[in-house]
Amino acid sequence: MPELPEVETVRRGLAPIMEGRRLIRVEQRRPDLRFPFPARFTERLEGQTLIALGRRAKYLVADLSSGEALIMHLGMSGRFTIIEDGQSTLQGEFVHQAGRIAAHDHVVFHLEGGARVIYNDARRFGFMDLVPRDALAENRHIKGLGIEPLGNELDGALLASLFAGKKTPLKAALLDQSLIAGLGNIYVCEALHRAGLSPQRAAGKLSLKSGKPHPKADLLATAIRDVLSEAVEAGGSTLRDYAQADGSLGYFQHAFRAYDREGEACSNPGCTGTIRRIVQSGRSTFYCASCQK
DNA sequence: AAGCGAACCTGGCTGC
DNA sequence: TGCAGCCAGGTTCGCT
Repeated sequence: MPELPEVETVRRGLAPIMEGRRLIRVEQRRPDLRFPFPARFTERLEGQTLIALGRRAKYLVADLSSGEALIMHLGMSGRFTIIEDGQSTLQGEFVHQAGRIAAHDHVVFHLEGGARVIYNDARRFGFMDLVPRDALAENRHIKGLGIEPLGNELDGALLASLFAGKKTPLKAALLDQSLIAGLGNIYVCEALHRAGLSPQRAAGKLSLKSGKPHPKADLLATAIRDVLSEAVEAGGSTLRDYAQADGSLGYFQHAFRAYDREGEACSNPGCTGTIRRIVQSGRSTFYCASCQK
């Protein structure tokens, strides 16, 4: 599920519930997700105030009053559900539902004030870790991450230099979190479609022989920023409506122009092509061979 | 060393 | 209805 826009959507949903609140109790319902939980996980969280909930690439990072940072990654299927204070409603059904533990509910954060935040992850590709806040940058998951695609650095010249000399396809280079951190399978397909670039083109070809960026490099940088920020905006509006942080794709999937649209007409202006599905490094790529070169 | 494929794990959907 | 097979938004490991 979660690429950068979904993680940012989750962050925005959880922040008003969690920031400034104390963690009264934390339930850890199994010893591991993708990796083992850190030693004394619940003890190190309980009693701490969650000062701020931030994001780095696809990672949520919560600053705690203890000086530690809680790192959370949602893997493929991780999602958070917010259960508001049961006393805020008189409906018995709600109260009953609020007390239920569902399959794959792995962590429950009980917050000061009565709200609960539940982490559910069927496939358990997600994980959580605790590190001293001032050592966050050296954490093994955070250390190797590349630039934030919505930061100020990303432009055509930077893309060209990041990809210089690479024979790997653009698709794989854009998925490489050590270069640009936050893109996943969906938004890579979307950005390449918007930029009119083939996912199979060698990444190094974003530079001309002169060493200058290919004219389409700026198009690609713009497409990346646009598709991510549009998805973040769409997620934000859904959150306001539902007060949920489940990061579901319902809000943006109708705006996909290539992803999961095999056999449909290409939507790029003037193009009469059809979206195809191919497999690159074991993952589906959706693109239009007629306008993506 | 870059660049692949496999592995991790569960659930949902398709087709026989 | 049952069941096998394929697919899924991510990351890491191990082998060329």
